[in-house]
Amino acid sequence: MNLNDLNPSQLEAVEYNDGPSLVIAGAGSGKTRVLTYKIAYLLESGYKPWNILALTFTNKAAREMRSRIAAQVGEDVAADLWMGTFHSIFSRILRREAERIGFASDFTIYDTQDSISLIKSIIKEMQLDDKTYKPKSIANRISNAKNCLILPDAYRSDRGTYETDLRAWIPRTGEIYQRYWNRCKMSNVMDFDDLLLYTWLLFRQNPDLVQAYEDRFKFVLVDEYQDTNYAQHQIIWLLTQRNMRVAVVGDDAQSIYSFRGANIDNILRFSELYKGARLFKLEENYRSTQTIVKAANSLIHHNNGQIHKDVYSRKDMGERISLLETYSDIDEATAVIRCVREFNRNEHIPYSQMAILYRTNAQSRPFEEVIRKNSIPYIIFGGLSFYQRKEIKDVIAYFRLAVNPHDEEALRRVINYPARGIGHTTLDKVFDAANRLNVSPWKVLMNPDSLDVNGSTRVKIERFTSLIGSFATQVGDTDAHTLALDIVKRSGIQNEINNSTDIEDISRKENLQELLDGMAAFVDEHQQSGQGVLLHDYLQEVSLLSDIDQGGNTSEDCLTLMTVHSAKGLEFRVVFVVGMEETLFPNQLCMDTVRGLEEERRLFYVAITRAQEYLLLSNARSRFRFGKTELCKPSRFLNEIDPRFLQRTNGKGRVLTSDSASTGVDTRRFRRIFQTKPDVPADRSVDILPMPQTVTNKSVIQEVVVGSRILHERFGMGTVTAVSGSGMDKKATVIFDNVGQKQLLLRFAKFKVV
DNA sequence: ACGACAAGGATTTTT
DNA sequence: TCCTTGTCGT
Repeated sequence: MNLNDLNPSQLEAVEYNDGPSLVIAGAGSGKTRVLTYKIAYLLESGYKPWNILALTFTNKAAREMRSRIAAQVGEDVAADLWMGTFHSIFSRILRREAERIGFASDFTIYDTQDSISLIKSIIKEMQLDDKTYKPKSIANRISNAKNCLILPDAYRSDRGTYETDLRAWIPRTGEIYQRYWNRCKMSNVMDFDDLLLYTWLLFRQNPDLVQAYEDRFKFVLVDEYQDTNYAQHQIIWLLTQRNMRVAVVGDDAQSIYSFRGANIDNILRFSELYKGARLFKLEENYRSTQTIVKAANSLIHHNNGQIHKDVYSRKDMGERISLLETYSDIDEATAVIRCVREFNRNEHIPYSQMAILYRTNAQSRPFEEVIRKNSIPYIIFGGLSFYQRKEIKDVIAYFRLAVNPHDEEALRRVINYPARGIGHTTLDKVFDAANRLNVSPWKVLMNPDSLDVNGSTRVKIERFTSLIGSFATQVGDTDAHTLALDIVKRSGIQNEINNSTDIEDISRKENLQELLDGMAAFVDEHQQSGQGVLLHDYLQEVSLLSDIDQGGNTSEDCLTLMTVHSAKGLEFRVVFVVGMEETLFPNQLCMDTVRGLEEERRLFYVAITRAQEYLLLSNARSRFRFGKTELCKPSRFLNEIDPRFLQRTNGKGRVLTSDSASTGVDTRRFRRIFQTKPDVPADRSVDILPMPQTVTNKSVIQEVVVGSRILHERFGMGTVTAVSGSGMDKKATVIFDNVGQKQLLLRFAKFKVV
């Protein structure tokens, strides 16, 4: 490990490990570098890898970090680190300690769809109207409660919650929550939120375990701390309050997941909780031009209640940020794609170094069409992830049943897929009996005497249970891939899909094959490293996987289209942020509260700071939304960026503002792309001011001494005859070959020493 | 039990 | 507009 790779503030953050620390890492400031070096540093100072716990939000981040650490300290040491997502680490702990909280260690995991589906059936069973009790929003409420560590009992007895629900005309939400809770427990399943909530509960109820894990995790690191919710925050607190060996890294300005329970106060008030915590700020941005960084700063200053920081860049001033306004959303797509092509052709910027970012997935449509017409290779993130596709979910439901036959949602999915004549009527009876007897539906199926069904249905049920039963007997000793092949074949899925010539089914077949291939690879890989190869092991991994984790591994040079949310953590040389309109960005649904609006602003901040060199912001005057053409106003955020960093363009024409030559740096390249013809109306609310002058690099200033020959941008060659002042205030008297004597304040002069 | 049609809803989504 | 969900008829 070479600590010289770090700048002074990074180094400080890495070296301080005697107590709690909060590292505020501005966009592009080398946050991951600090984390990886810090872990390597801890290892060097004597910590054992299994004593270090590092938590991230995505598998991708965890993998990336592990491999970077491996490069420093070796594969074998890195392999022993406790590093992973909150959810995967905690589910590991929960499986180990399952009995303590009344679960079996082979519990399966509900994704969001499963949760909503179960809540829907509960609402139905309670004979409530699902127009009033919208399953999705009830699921949201329950999720929020869990993220706030509120158990069903507490939810139901809390007066405030009850009154809120009453006012929303959903007073029985607490009851739904209670039933949902019981049903999950009965099915031996946990949803994503449970993985956190039960971990907290486990520690809460078992002080001896807290102590055991405290001893194990001698140092805890948390990435993206601004995105933690209350539950995560509390678990970390439980694990670290005695040792106080904890380092959290994040950026309050990039907190954009409050709708998923993330609480920005966790990071803002870290130091109140961890008394004596050291605060480190990483303020040098290594990613973007000065213009982009300063523009982003000017935007984010409109938010209150931040941790103060001065993010700066030492790169060139760079090009101004382009503003593009078009008549319609179609025009917007056309103009932006034209720019993409120009950048690719004229500047030789690969498509993979450009991204189109939008607020909502629906906006991708016009872009996709124009891109297709232009036959530009592209990749769209978002939409249905691989694991959410029906055919994949169906197969995985079989896997889940094999591992845990009590899994209610898995059962519901596949009991009649492929069709085996067990329809609604029968299912209703099964769930009825299960509720009445307070057992899992599987137990009812295994013991159909309690069911009022005819003989033929009974035979069908028996065939199904023995099928699942035979899978279940194999889970302990057959590897995941082999068992999967058996399941796909004997369940009838293979026939179902193979016998169809439907275009849809052909792609289904391919997806299924991809899944199976993936499993083969999983088994292979795990066999070599001596890890588990059973279906349990596979499911554990796959239930906590998202598409971003593996997607985007094409070798082709693709233009990227994604939401701003999914772009977090990424960077591109050229970025287009499109749809900069009121009610779209900021989004209508977030505009009512200051908190919501500030989060939208942070989201825009994230968007801007993805760009390394060029940034274009576009808005359309009209847009097709919900089947209608709507008139759109430019986003207020456009007015919040310091106009000195902006320039108008019309996408085909030249830049529409007076001189951007004063920016000094490489304007020609960009100009070529937006040449000629001013034609956009000047009704702008955004005033374009002159660009601030570039501050010349300190080292260049130091180089200037009496006798130096310099080349000035406007005055040409000259000789320095005198200098006065020092540092940034240094002045020079220069006799230029062609224009005679001039006084230059070096800080502002555009020149180089030759 | 399943296909055909109507109606309603429509953010962002690391796990 | 387009996708998902629910109802109705066979």
